[in-house]
Amino acid sequence: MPGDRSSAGDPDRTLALLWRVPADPGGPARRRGPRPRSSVDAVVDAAIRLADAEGLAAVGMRRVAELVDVAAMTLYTYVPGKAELLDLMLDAVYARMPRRDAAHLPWRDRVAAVAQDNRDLYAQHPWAAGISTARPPLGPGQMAKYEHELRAFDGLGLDDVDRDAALTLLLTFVRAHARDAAEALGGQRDSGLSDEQWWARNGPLLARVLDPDAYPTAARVGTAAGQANRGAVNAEHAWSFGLATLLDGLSVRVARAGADG
Amino acid sequence: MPGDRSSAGDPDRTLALLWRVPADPGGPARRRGPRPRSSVDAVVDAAIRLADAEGLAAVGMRRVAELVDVAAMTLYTYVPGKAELLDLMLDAVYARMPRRDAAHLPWRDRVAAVAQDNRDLYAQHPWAAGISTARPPLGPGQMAKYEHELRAFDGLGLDDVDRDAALTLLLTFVRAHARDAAEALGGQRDSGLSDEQWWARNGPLLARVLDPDAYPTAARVGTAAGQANRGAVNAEHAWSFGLATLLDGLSVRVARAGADG
DNA sequence: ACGTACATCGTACAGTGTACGGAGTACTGG
DNA sequence: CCAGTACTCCGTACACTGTACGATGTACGT
Repeated sequence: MPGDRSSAGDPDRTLALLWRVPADPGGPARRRGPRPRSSVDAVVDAAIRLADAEGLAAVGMRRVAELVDVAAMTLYTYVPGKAELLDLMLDAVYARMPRRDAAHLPWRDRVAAVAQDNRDLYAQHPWAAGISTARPPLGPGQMAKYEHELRAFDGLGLDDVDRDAALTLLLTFVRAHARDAAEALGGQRDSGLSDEQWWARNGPLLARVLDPDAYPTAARVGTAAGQANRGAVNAEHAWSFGLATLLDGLSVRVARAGADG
Repeated sequence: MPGDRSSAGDPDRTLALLWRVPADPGGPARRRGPRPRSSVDAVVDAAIRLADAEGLAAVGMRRVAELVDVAAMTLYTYVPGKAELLDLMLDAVYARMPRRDAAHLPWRDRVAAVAQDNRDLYAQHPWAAGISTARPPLGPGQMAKYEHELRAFDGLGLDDVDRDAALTLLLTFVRAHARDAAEALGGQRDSGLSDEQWWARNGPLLARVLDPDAYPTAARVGTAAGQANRGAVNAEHAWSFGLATLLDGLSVRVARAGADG
C-alpha cells in the first residue's frame, strides 16, 4: 500500500463513490445476487468512529470489517481499497461541518470563523488532519466546504486566483496546527509519557549537553517559551498568534487592493 | 511500530544518541568484543541517501542494513529503533543547513531568507517534511538551527515568547507547504499519473456531477485557480502568496510593538 | 588461559493491505 | 421451470513491515 494514496485501479471509481453515482447511469437499479449486508456509508461511518476513538493508526481493514460485522475481504465489495476509504472518511466529515451564514459580519470575523470551524473539525476528528490531500477527494463534502469557505472572502477585492490562494493559506495553517496537535497526542498515547514527564526525564541531560554559550538565544528563548507555555497552552498561543498574524497579513493585501481598484 | 514516534525504552537514549554522548560519562573508552563494523553516522547517512532517492516509504531497516552492508538486526546495535533513526536523520540534515550571517539585512529579508533556506532543505530532502516533530529531536542540528533562525527576529521588539511564536509560524508554513509538495510528488510516483493525466481522466465525470448552480463560486474560482496555475505553478503561487502575507502580518505586529515601546 | 562484555545476525512472530479463487444467492432470458 | 449469470461473501495466502529472542564468535581485562 504505497503512500496511502488513492486512485488505484480505475481513477473514475473514487469519484463515482464519493458522489455515490450508481454504476449504470440511467439504467434501472438491477440487483443480482444476494442483497448486500452492509453499505458504503456503514463502512465509512464505522471507520470514522474507529478513527475518532483510537486514531488513524488503528484504522485497518480487519478492524473496520469487525465493526460492520463482515469478513475483512468483504469490505472490498464496498470500497476499492484503504486509500479510497480514507478519502471517503474525509469527505464525510467535511460534509457534516456547520455552515452558518456569515454574510452580515465584517470580513475578519468571517475569515476567523472559517478558521475556527476547521479547528473544531480537527478537534473532533484529529485523524482528519493526517490524511493526505494532494489531489484532494473532490466529493460533495469537499465541494460544499469550498463553496462555503470561499464566500468568507467576498468583497475583499481579491481576484479568483488570489481568493483561492488566501483560503488555501488559511486552511494550510489550521491543518498544520491540527496535525502537530494530533501528533503530540499520538506521541503521548503510545509513549505513555505526558509532556511534563518527558521533560522531567530528558531535561537534566539536555541541560548538561546544551551549553548556553554556544546557543545563547536558543537557550533563553526556548526556556522562556517552554516555561510560559506548557504543553496545551503553548499550542493555544501558537494558534492565536498565527491566526492574528495571518489576518493582519490579509488586511494589508486587502487595503492595497482597495487602494488600487 | 506505533506512530513512528521515538523514545521507546530509555527516553534518555535518544538524546544521548543525538549528541553522541558516550555511554559511560567520564570513564575510559572501554571496548570489549569485536570492533563495530559500522557506525551511527554511517547508518544515518545511508538512511538519508535512501530517503533522498526513493522517499521516506522506502526507508526500512532491511534496506538500510543492506546499504551499510550488515544484517538487518545489526542496525539495532547502533540505533534503538526506526523512530530514533528518523529523528537522527532529521537532526543530521538540520545540522548541514547553511547559516549565512544576515545581521546587516533588513528584517523582512532576514525572515524571508530563513523561509527560503527551509524551503531549500525540503527541496533537497522532501521526506524531512514528513517526519513527526511533536516533541522535536533536540539534537545539535536542531539547536543550531533554532539559534540561527531566532536571530532573524532580532530587533523587532518582540518578547521571547512571541519571537518563538513568530518563528514557529513561519516554519509551520514552510513545512506544511513542503509536505503537500512531497505528497503530491509521491502520489504521482505511485499512481503513475501526472496531474494533467489525472484531470483528463477525472475531469469529465467531475463536470457531470458538479453542477454550477449548486456550487457557483466554487466552480468559477476552482476553474480559475486550476487553469491559471497548473500543478507546479500552482504551488509556486501558494508559496509566494503565503510568504508575502505572513511577512505583511508580521510587519503589522512589528509596527504595533514599535509604536507601544 | 579464562571469563566477560560485546557485535553480529538467523529465525520467528504479529501485524499490514490485498490478490485470488471458491461458494452460495438472487435475478434474468429461454 | 431451468439454465446462465452477475453478484456478495469470505478463507487462504503472499509479500511486506518492525523487532524480540537467542545463538555464535570475538576481543578485551584479569
